[in-house]
Parts: sequence; structure tokens; C-alpha cells
Amino acid sequence: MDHKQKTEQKTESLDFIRTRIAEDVAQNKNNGSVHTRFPPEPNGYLHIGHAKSICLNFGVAKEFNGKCNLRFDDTNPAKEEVEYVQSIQEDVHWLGYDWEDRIFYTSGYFEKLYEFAVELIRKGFAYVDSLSAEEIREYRGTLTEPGRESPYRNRSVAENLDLFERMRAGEFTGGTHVLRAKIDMASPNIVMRDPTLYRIRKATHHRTGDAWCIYPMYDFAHCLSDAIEGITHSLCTLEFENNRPLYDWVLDHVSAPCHPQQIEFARLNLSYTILSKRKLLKLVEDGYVSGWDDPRMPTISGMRRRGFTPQSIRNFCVRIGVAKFNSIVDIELLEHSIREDLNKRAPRVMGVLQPLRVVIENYSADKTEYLNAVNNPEDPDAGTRQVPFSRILYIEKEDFREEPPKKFFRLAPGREVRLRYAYFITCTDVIKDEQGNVVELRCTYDPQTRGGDSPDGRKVKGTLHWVSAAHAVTAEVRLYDRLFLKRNPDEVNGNEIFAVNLNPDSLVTLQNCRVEPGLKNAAPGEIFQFERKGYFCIDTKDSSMEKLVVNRTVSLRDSWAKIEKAGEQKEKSTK
RNA sequence: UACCCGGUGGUGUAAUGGCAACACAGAGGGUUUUGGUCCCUCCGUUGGAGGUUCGAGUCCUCCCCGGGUAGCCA
Repeated sequence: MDHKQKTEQKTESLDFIRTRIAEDVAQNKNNGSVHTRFPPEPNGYLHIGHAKSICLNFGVAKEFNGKCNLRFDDTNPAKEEVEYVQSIQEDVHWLGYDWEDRIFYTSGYFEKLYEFAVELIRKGFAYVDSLSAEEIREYRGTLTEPGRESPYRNRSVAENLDLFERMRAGEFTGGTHVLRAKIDMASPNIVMRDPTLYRIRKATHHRTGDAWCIYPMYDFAHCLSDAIEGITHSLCTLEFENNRPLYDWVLDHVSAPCHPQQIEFARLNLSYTILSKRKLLKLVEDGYVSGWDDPRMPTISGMRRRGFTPQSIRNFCVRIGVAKFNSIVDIELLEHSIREDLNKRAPRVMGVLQPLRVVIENYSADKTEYLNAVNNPEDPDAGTRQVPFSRILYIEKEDFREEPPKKFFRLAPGREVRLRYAYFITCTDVIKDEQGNVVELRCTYDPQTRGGDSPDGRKVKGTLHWVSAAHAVTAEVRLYDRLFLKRNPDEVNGNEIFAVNLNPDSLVTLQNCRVEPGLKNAAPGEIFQFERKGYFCIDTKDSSMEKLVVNRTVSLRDSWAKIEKAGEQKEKSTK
């Protein structure tokens, strides 16, 4: 095989959905066009699981020169709210996708759907049932036994038409009648045992108000909405697999404008994370988090506030792939995706989270120098900045150990380290309070090492970040961590609920952090790397000119923490 | 236990009858003024048993295991 053949064969591999769509296009199905849709129900905020679906639907459309619609699947007035339809639009846009003028609502099709229902009745494929909900359940049979036909199943077309019209007119109270498809009560697929198509719901709809009191069920509305919009490929999650025969049945029994192909894929599961709208709502309602946009939430709005970038989420969605296997993706992959993106784009600054005072004894008290610091070693175009240095500094508490363990390269009594972009300093004395806590370090600096290099070529193993006490800005820093302690938060004993697995330390707030003076003018939402600590962003809700509030998006990888942990475990096992 | 859908390293995805690939995680090493980044090495013969074939993760049969489905939710 020559080189050319090799590179030609090395085409990007397609997932099973794209493979299938590519085949359809190759066979000129739908005249070779591709049209998808993202159809959220506006009953909650979008989360990272929805991002997978958004990236898939909008991504597929773009790759095949097609279009993707945004459609609100709003057929249940009891659960849906305008707040959600607004947040959903904001989130999809923020992720970087555009539906142009193609924003639709299933509720916008209510009249057409009604007509399709009438068509079904006329053809003898639907009937009004007057059994109660409980009776319908009893008649349905079980997973292993066939169902029984409703005594109302053989009403005449005229009677069905009349009843359905009166249902619409509001003559009946909720629960007294439903419209059902006439399919097969003995079907091994329970979905096909005369599924309900319409139910009476005397509730105000967020868009249609009180214009309707009958609302179509998902199985009836969804396939027809797809057909009305000329969708070619209707991508949905695995739990609708059993519903596909019904999707096809409805389209085959009315004069639908086209027949989209439903394809199911596995929804996203993330370790240490809950992705169920019902449970996320519970976290919000019961006050476990501050709201849908709490930075610990896996919602798009929460992740945005936490400091995630749209690019990182899109990259993540590409990496996880699309398949039919129910799997759990490691949260580490998401963390890697955001670190990777932020590493390239986040300006570096120095911020001390837990300040320890350091006095440079041989440095003049009335002197301030401005030292040159690189803004981003990954991006030469990011330039440099000047950071002030003076006699009194803060360093990170954890960067000093009175009795340094093996492999600890940071500051200790008598030891010399480098202050980043500044000088080598040597610890000469340790000041403690009455309780024995270290409250201040006395150090000397070597004027020859300005900028961080020694003319005599001597090496130091540690480089510490620092800020000048007189120039620093005080900030509140919110350290966010995983919301749950267990890989699978649903794993509980007896009748406990998932909330028992909440991580009590998912938010640690530090009040007296000191950051470089340049951050005073940072705008809400701006992202930074605090060198050696992690990626942070200015909180968009609580930060102000008076009080800087900074969120930790994700820590840097910390190989010292690993070494230390391994050392501790080694000690444990030898004891 | 009726029907439907799945099983490839610790995790997630590739390989479309022809040398099991990529990423994450983990371990080890190198570079380094971030214990970051970057670079290198190591870590699976595809749930099991048969069969077809020159050749099987891929096709066939049986078995085992996992998920979904009994809303007037989506």
C-alpha cells in the first residue's frame, strides 16, 4: 500500500448514526438532504446530557449541509414554563449553535394535529375511550399477558367524531375520555396496545393559553411534528426504542407529508453526576444548591457560570462519541476537556488562596519593583505584564513546611526557592502565634537572581507563586468540587434518597485570598489561570467592584498531591 | 419472566471478513522559572461455547450477563 492510499483510507470514522445518514445521502433518500431537530420539553434547564444531543443534531446537520430546528415539545401544560423556553434558547446559542428562523413549538401545530387525529378517527384507526385511567391500566394487561379490548373500542366513526369534537369543546372533565389509537391489545409491545393519543387537561398552556383543553401525547405529536417540519432523521434516546413502531404506525396511517427516520442513541451518564431533570429540580427546590445555575450543577447555565467554555463542552461531546450502549463516562474526561481549552486561552496570574505572610528582611521597606511576567506561555501573542514586588509578600500556606517530607520541593527553614518571575529567597526564621501556628516567615533574597535566574547557575527545585501584600487585591474564592461523593450518586441504602451522597465539601469559600492588582478591573465571566492552582473565572452574579468573587472552574493536575497521597498510603500499609 | 436493544482495556469510543486503533484515567521516565503544559514507555487478543471461512471483534447457532418497556409524562 502506498502512502496515498493509506492517507485516503484514514478518513475520520463515523458513529453509527452518521454512517447511516451518509448511506441515506448516498442513496439520495430525501433527495440527499438532511434535516434534524433538537426537541427539548421546556420543563427544566438544559444540562450536559442535552449538550450531547444538541451537538449531535446540530453537528450532523452541519456536516451534511443540512439544517437543524429548535422545537419545544410543549404538549403538557402542567409541567412547562416560559422561564425554561428562554433559558433553553440562551443555552443553545451559548453552545455555539444557531437555528436561524427555525424555532418551533409543538403547540404551534395543535390545530394540524387535531386534524390528523380526526383523519385517524375517520379511517377507523382511533376511538374515544371512556374507561377511567385505572381501568385502562387494568385492560392493558402486563408485560407477559396480553391486554383486553375496551368496551368502547368499537364505537362508530360518527360517534367517535362527535365525542372527540365535544372533548375539544370542553364538554367533559379531565379523565373522563381519551382518544386512543386502535392497534392491537395483544401486541407483545405494550406501546402498541391502543396507546392514548389525546387527553383532556383543563390547564393554561404557556403559549396557547386556554385555547385548548385537549392535549396530544408525545407519541402522537412528536412524529407528526417531525413530519410537518420535513425532518429526515429524528434522533432520540434509547428509551424511545419501543416507541418507534408507534412512531411509524402513526405516520403510516395519516396523510403525513413525509416519514422521518427515528434513530435512537444512548443518553449521557457522567460519573459523580446526576442528569435527571426531576432530580436536578429537587436539588434546586430543596435548596441543596443555589439554583439551576449553581456552578456545581451539570446544567449548561451552571457550567457557564463555573467557567466552562462552549468549545470545551463541544470537544467533550465529540470525545464521548455516540453509541447504543448504556455507559458511564468518567468525569475526568470532562475535566480534561476544560483544562485543555483553558490551557490554551486562559491568561496566567498569581493568586494566593491561603496567604502566609513573608517578610524579605534584606529588601528595603520603601522600595517597589515591577517585574516582567509572561501572560501565557502557551500563547506568545498574549504578551507580558508587570507585577509589583516589595518587602512584604504573601505566599501559599501549603508551600511552606516546617518539617518537609521527602520529595517536598517547596519552602522550609533554611531552604532556598524561587519566587516566580522574581527572586530566589531563603527562609531564615519562622514566626508562630501562641498556639504554635506559623503566622509569618522571615526570608532573605538574593539580588543577583532578579527575574528568577541565578548568574552562578545554581538550581532551586521549587518555584512559588506570590503577591505583594501592599498591592494585592482581596478576593473571595469559591472552590468547587464534585457535587456527589459516589461514582453513581443513585447508589443508596434502603429508602435513602440520592441526596445522602452529596459531597459536603462541594463548595469551600475562602474569604481572604490575595490576587494580583491587575484583577481589580477584571470583568464578570473573565477567565484566568491562577498559576499552580487552577482555572478560575470572575463570578457573573456576585462579583462587584467592591467585592471580587472568583469561582474555581477546575484545579490544575496536581502531581505533588498524588505523590503525597501515595506516600501516606505507603505509610499506612507499613504500619 | 413477554417484547425490544446492547456486551471490545479501569473509562469512553474505533476497527464495515484481513496486523484490535484513538482519547481519558493509572504507572514509570524526560523537558520545564507553573510539581501546569509538552514528549516517551507500559497497561485488552473483543461475555462464553460451538460453527462457516485461507482468515472472525465483525457472519451463523446456542448460552450467559446488562439495559429499556405495563403514564391520561416526555
